[in-house]
Amino acid sequence: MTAPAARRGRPRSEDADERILQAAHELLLQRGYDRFAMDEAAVRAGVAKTTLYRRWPTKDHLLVALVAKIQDEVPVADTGDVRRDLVVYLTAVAGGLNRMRRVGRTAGDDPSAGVVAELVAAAARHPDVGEAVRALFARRNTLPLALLDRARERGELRADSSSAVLFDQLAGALYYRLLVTGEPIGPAYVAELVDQVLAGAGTATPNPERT
Amino acid sequence: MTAPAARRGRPRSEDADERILQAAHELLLQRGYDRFAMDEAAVRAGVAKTTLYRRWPTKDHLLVALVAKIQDEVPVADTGDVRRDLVVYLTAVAGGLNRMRRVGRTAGDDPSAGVVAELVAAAARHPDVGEAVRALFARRNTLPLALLDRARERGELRADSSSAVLFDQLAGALYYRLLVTGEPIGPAYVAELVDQVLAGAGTATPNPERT
DNA sequence: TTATTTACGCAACGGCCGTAGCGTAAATGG
DNA sequence: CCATTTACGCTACGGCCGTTGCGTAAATAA
Repeated sequence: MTAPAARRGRPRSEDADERILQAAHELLLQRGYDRFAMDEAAVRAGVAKTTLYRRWPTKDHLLVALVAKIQDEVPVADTGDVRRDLVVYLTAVAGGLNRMRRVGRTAGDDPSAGVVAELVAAAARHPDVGEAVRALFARRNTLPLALLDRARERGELRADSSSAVLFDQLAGALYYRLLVTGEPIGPAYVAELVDQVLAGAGTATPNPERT
Repeated sequence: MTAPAARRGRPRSEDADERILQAAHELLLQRGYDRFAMDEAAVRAGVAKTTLYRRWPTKDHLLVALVAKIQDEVPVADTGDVRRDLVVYLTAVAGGLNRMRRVGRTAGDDPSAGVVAELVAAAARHPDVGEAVRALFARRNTLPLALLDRARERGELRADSSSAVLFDQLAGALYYRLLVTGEPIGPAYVAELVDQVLAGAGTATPNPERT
């Protein structure tokens, strides 16, 4: 698949690739997204700035590629109890998101703060970065979506419910709080969210034949 | 409340205030958030750039203040039927959000694209901008939240359900699609979302006494 | 070996953000 | 009227992004 291809001229230095991404990783953790400086990343990697721009056309492209590479897998349990599995999964996600926030009530900022928000903005700025971000999340959401499908096959979810919409309700609520309202996302909230999503908010008898 | 106060030195020019915001408004619509240039806004307003920075410490502050001022009210119907009212409200919201997207499949960009994403990023960059953005959305969400509360009083929603969580599910799903996954938000989606939120996804009998 | 192709490092640049210094304008207080 | 205070316009600057041009290095093709 990965054809070595043996192209014509001088090959890209894989050594430089690694050193750049390594330096960028450290710099992102230390400075955060917005104070990340391409010049400094180049200096730390021991490379000319133009070498960075030969690989990624903008800072946004570099950082999205970096995040896509270093994103940690969110574990998905599958105990056969949807409610339990969802709480475990969403708690893990919330933990990761909370770590991304600006915690520093004191002077100390969390340098990884705002990464998600900046990724979202970068996605809106450049169409191809948007593609990359969507692919990043699609990959990330594959397992939890499969979890929902299995639960439906087991009969734990209404047959006429949509896993995609269901996931939007759950993940959407978390990201809405993270990005927009800034309200806290604790274990109690996660439990309440899952309960309410599964049970529904309406009092009308669930109609098995929705139009 | 608004004390004229008659302070000591030369007063701020209200004329400049208006001209700046007017020019900034036009420039934002023409260029979009990221290509909005403070220098150009100053020139268009017929004002020195330093005059802008005396009023707002950064471009983010200016643009958040501008959006807070020009945001259009989302109408909230109240027909006595929650499902219907929610569909109407969320359809209006979705319409506004869709207008914010990058529509240009051709070369033409929607210049108002990405405004929400940039606001979210700006909120993550500056704590005080974060406050302003949260206030903006709190104000915007007041009416729909009241709508949910009234529906609960009418008995259309489970007494033990939380309006805040419910609203997170609805608005969160929309913003998640807008900002993260980029999936389309059409009338069919809105209807499906509202149905699923009201009816719930689980097959277990709704437990009136959730812990 | 030599020509060609592509990558690298280096230096300079224009654009935009945000800041600083300074002379001038417009208000209030004595 | 005069001193004080604050706003304004102007200029210049440093920092960062992204680009350009050019000489040099490392690969392949003939």
